[in-house]
Amino acid sequence: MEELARPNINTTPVELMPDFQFALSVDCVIFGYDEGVLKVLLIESDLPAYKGQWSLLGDLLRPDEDLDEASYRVLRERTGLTDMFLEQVKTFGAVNRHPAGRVLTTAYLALVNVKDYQLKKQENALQWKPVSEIQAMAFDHLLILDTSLTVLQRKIQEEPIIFNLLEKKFSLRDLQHVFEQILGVEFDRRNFRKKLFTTGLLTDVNEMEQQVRHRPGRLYSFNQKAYEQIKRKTFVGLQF
Amino acid sequence: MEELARPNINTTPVELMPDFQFALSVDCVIFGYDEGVLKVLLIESDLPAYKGQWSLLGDLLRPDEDLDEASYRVLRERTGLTDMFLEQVKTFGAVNRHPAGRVLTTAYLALVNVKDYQLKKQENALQWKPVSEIQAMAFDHLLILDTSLTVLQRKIQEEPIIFNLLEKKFSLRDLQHVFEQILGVEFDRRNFRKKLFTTGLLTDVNEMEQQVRHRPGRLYSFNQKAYEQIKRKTFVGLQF
DNA sequence: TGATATAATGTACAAAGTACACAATTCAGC
DNA sequence: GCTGAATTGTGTACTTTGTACATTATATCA
Repeated sequence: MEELARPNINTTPVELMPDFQFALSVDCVIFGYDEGVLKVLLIESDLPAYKGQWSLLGDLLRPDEDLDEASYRVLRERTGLTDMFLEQVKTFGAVNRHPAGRVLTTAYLALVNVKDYQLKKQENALQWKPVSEIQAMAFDHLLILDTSLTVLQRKIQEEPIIFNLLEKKFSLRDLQHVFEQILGVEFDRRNFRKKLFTTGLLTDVNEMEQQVRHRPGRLYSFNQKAYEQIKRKTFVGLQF
Repeated sequence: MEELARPNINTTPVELMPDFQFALSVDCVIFGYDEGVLKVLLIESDLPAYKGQWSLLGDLLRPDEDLDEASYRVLRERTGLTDMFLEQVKTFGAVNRHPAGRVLTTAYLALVNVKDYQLKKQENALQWKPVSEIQAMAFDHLLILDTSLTVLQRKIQEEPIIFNLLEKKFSLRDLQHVFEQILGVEFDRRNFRKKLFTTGLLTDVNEMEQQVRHRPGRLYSFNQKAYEQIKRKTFVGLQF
């Protein structure tokens, strides 16, 4: 693809390029599962207009940066994590959503293991907040959070991404609790086990839970290879 | 929300507002079902770099326009339609995706009834192209089309949006054929009927097909009210 | 009137989902 | 070392849903 000549965007007065007036940002909705509760990683807003309110972790898109790269950079810079589940959710483009001008933002959904994160944590301004307790946020971030949560609820039922919230080795009780916490429903324990075993996605790692005050459960890991094979047979069925 | 003072974007040299250098566009992936084939509404590109190639219908976002409004405007201006299914799909933000500079685009998925459209058609540069025949497009529009088709395939299995592609009254054969065309599979006719009837979403309008060269089938319409009631009971189940 | 095309319908079987109860294991406290 | 508390691990009967499949009926066309 041949690139056409274009004005130098660093010196041209804006009226000569009236279409290039927008700012773009990415905002990461970083979900984690901690002590039985679904949480999201937030930071206190640094803008005067939203002093003291919580906001998502985001940054402005740089002129020579792909959108996906920007979200990855935010995750890396703020949490130190480099290998997490990260996926675009939606772009929010209401005219007055940002006090500093016309800034659109693309929301990204990230799933991280809170234990991994805690090892590398550096910033103190960040906090894991239980999703269920969040009533207000800066900007339109509450809308973004709600939208992302809905997307998360749908996606964990369609793809085995929920394992990104757990440690490599986990018990079936943990797994069931994450599902229940995110979906807001309860499953029958026996049927849940049956269902998960028949997917063939769990590998028994031949270890047991440690330091629990009851009979310890077996630990399992997610079998990525098995999933790669299964997912080729695209599922078709109507369910509305 | 109080709006803060900000520089006048029409006269300020760009180096004073380095973050506001992006252009945004919307591109509509307008699907229609015509004569048994899934088609998409395209236009010949007017950019020299893509002379003679087909592109999606899109336009630049205006400074005082919500993102969703822009997609709606494009649909209205180009097709005359004002009441169609329209939903954001994804934002494409590769650095070099547009030859004129840093232009990001948000893709929207639209479903229209081709018969409705033909009545109001004005532009001759537009064409309905069978999706299966499209090999190349201008910009990154082939990627956008592929992505939107995948989203469409998922969504028609989860929500009864497929009716937007049909006329108000339709036969079960038509309905089945649209599903098969979009999903690339074949259903057993008897089981398909059984499944659709048990959803309770079809209303028998007590009319028959006209001018077919075989025994005419009954016509049905989509029962929106029934769906409103059903969808409150949010479906929960794991299917990966 | 016969050929062609498709509508309309039902049954037997398989697979998946649901409801539900009891014995076993570990720890904590006495 | 016994008891209670908490949770694991397992199986069966029943219901619901999905699948495979064949025959008769109705309309048009030649």
